[in-house]
Amino acid sequence: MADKTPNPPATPASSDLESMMELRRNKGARWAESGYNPYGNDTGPLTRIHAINITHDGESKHDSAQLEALAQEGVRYRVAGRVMLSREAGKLRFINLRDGTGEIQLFISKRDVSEGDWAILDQVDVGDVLLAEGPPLRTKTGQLSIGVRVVCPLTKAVRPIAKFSTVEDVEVRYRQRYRDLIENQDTAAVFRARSLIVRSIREFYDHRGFMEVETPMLHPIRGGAAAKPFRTHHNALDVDLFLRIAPELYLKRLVVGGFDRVYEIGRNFRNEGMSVRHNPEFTMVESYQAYATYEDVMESTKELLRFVDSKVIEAFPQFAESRSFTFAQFARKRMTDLVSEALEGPLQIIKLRWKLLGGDGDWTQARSAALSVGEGASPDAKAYIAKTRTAGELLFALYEVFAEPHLATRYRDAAGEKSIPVFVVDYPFDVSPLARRKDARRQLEEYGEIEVELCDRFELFVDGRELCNAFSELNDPADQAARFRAQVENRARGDEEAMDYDADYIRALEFGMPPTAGFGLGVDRLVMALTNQHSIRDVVLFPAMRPEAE
RNA sequence: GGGUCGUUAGCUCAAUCGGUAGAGCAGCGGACUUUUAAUCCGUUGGCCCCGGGUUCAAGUCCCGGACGACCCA
Repeated sequence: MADKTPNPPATPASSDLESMMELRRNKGARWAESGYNPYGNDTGPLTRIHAINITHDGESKHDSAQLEALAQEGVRYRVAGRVMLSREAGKLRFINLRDGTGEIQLFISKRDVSEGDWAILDQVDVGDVLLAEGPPLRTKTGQLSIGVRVVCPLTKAVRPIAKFSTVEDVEVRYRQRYRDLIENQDTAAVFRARSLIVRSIREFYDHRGFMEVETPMLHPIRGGAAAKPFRTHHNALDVDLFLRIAPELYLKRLVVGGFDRVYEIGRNFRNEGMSVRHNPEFTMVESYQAYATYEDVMESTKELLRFVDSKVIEAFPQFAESRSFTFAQFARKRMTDLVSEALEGPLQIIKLRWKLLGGDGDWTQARSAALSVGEGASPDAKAYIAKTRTAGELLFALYEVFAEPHLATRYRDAAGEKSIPVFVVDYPFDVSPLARRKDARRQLEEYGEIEVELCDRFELFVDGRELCNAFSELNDPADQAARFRAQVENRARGDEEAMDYDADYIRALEFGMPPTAGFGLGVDRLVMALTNQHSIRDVVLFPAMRPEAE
């Protein structure tokens, strides 16, 4: 009886993690003893599994004559991948093998393989990586399989993976993404879609004559956005540097240099709070097009989003389901109108104040009027409004507090089922230090007499989330220099997000930057929207986490 | 930063009023030449996140801490 046992357990039976790992190490050692390297390489040329599945896709499941003919001709597939499932039926073994492209069944009969190859199967665990070779065949039920003639281990997986259940603990999924990707194919699909999204963005710009460039991530000064930076130090130069918060100012230098359609896809770093919408490092695409305005960019933004979305839906139709927004139509709203609508009548009072008091006036009364209507505003929101110092800042604060949170519920498609993206246009100049001032005559025509100076800028909100920011660029060096000085003053007053004075950028503008429209898009947020993920951590492969406790 | 919730076997989760910590799956041994999360027989496995306290007795109650999630800012 004891002699009959071909493979006594390598250790006493137990299934705590340490014992399971020890057992698996011993299985690997047994392979080594019989001449199979548990960490071998040298697979030789392989066929990707997806290609095999495609090749035999159209064949009848119940007539295997074609496959037998192929096998007769000597067609052999050699595949390598991870064991996802293994079933035994006497002298037969069925293994589901997965590579980076797909999954296929290995059909292994004791009759078809060498004694040595058959023996190693006793030490195969789910998670191991195998190499197998043989002709295609269909099983009795029509399942496409590889009729294995040669099989050999490639990599022993010492840690067990969950076979049928999947890791749900989000902390494990974020920290051990490798495991999440093995066990959760839904997770893998999100990141495959992300890759496709980035590729599609490139395709879009490449086909429109844009040139992809890479500008520095190590910046000597802060600029291009309102954000707190990370600091670092270059030893050889002995200079302190910032990780970039935006590539904007470098890209516009390139427009000055004659690269009049450029874009960059890359990481930016902001040393701020983390949330479902914020990761300290995130990916943006920024593009700059000379001889275009923000109106042109608004049109191309629609085209870009529809193009990328169509690519995603084509490859991953599952992401079209349960979408809460649509790209079928877009709304366009002026910021002043959004505030008017949100606050209704009383805004007229505020407008009057602006008109009467002038740019350097005392805004107390305007603010009071606004605060008295904003019953629902939180104390912090009220403090934010009360802190504003100019008409433009006040308008922007009112917009952020009273209008922006309701964009997704207020702007819907005809059936009222899905939210539609909203272009919020014409931001106050005060909160847009790099954007072009709206031409005075045009503002007068469009807005009448108001004290807020507007600029040619829009932001796009998709399902209530800020996705894009774009404007006609400020290219007047004297005006830009004044804006930088104002930023420096803001910093002196304690605004940690203010920019530094960028003298070299002013010098660049002094050489003349053609009229240019700039555009920025948060790639992570786009991926969230297109793949229906609610947290940025679900679209970033390795989201920032506190170091793991010992 | 504030509030709420969570952490139990490899995975997913139970555990009543404070009274010996359980199930399914996985794993391990055995049978089986067409399985599809195969089936059948047998079976192992626990730092109950960490530290302190209350108690005859703590997974459970109290205090502190770690990590995470969500909401708010």
